[in-house]
Amino acid sequence: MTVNIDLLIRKLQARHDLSREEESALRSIHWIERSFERNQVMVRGSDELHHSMLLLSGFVLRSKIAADGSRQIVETNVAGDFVDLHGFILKRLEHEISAASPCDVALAPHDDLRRITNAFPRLTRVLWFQTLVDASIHREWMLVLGKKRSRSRIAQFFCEMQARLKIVGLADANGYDLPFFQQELADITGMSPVHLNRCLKELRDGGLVTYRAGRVEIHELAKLGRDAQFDPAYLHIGHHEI
Amino acid sequence: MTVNIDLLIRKLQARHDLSREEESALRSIHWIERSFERNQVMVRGSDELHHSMLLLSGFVLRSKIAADGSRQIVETNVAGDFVDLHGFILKRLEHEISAASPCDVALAPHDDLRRITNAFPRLTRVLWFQTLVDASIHREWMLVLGKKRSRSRIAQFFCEMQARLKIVGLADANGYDLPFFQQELADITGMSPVHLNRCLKELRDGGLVTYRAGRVEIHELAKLGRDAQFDPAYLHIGHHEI
DNA sequence: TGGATTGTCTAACCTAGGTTACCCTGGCGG
DNA sequence: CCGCCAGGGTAACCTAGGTTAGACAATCCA
Repeated sequence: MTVNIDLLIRKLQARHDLSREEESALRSIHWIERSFERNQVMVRGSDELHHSMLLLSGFVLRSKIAADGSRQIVETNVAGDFVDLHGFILKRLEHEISAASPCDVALAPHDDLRRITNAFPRLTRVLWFQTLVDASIHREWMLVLGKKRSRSRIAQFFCEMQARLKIVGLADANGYDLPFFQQELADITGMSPVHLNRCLKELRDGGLVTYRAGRVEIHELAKLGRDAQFDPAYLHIGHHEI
Repeated sequence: MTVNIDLLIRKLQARHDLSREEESALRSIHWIERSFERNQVMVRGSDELHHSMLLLSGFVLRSKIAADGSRQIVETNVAGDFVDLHGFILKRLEHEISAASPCDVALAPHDDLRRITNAFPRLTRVLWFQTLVDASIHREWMLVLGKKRSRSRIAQFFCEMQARLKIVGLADANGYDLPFFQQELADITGMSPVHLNRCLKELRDGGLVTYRAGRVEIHELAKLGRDAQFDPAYLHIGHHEI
């Protein structure tokens, strides 16, 4: 039985109009399916990589650890994300990837990726684009972490997740499932769990959003966006000639 | 007279062993030379791009502006950097590029880049690699901005610049020229100019590093690195099979 | 049924770093 | 030669958010 990578194809198609050949090139990859449990480390930073991981379902966290042991989560990935595609080129990450929920992934051997990037330059650029959207998200979060207030930071995270999950049909304007502990939200937004909790309360009392039992209930998406000063341009959603 | 892109070739060679064909492909680009004065905006975030910019000399800053007008500098580029190579793929940045000193650049038309990425898949991966190092630097700075203390943040910046400038022969263990205002250092490290000044004083009084008149004098590189908890792995310096 | 464990929530206290306000210095133009 | 102005430096004060400590609620065994 073959691995179902329709989610990836759909996501790429939404932006770039893949040709029939490009699509079948992606399908020709010898995808290997694997599952992980919550909290399992999927890739250690020091590992040399021979596969890249397409996330089929679940949530993964990519995090860096400072010398004093504190953790900064540098990106959260959702179903449809090609989590460590950059590992195909870099070979070694300098961060760790772990499962924030039970996850199904499809592994693409780098040999296959090398084969198709040798044969399909335009498809190569499509894949390259994916990694650059990640970089764009990183830049936005440098702004968020460097300049925004704590409450705006979580508001921003909730907005970003809403936008990204909507693309793959896992969110609507009212909310979405997000199985994160408050400790994890704190490590995403660069603050202490105590203060994160304070901010969640403020957002809840303000009638913007409620986070409870692994679910984000959005009461006022527009207000939430204003609170975060959220501008989704950095996600580069929508059609893009390549 | 042709534009001198030896700096780029040397920098890429150091990591990836370009073939003769790949090197001449890069030289076949119709490079356009341009100069900018200090503070000139080189690329606005909203511009549609048709060229990417190789920095031949000088320093450039890439920055994002928050809704309240505050600025976060998301990367500083030095001579030899292919500043907005990601613009070749993304077509539109979501940040601004400006000259932090008088700058000479060489512009690569995207048509040429498309031509050589169509013909040289391995060279494509080499260019892709460059953009992924940027992403890796972004991730490190998410950790720095999210988790590190103010003094470590500047210490980290001085360490990173030392490492990056050394590659292109613009720094040694004792220091380097860096023509930034304190306001700019503050916007890089996500702090107020006043507090930045306090931290510079601490580093100076501690005998680690002195910043004065556009010059970084490093007194104790090892101590500085320890203060920053600096680990240059994220710069991916050194040879890399691709 | 009842302890143990894990996560959420809150209060009290404290500090890193922001803000405001001001002085000092050096370079530059008139 | 003098006044102006931009940038560097400091002091005094204030606040966002960190830290510590502990209560509470739900779940999971034994």
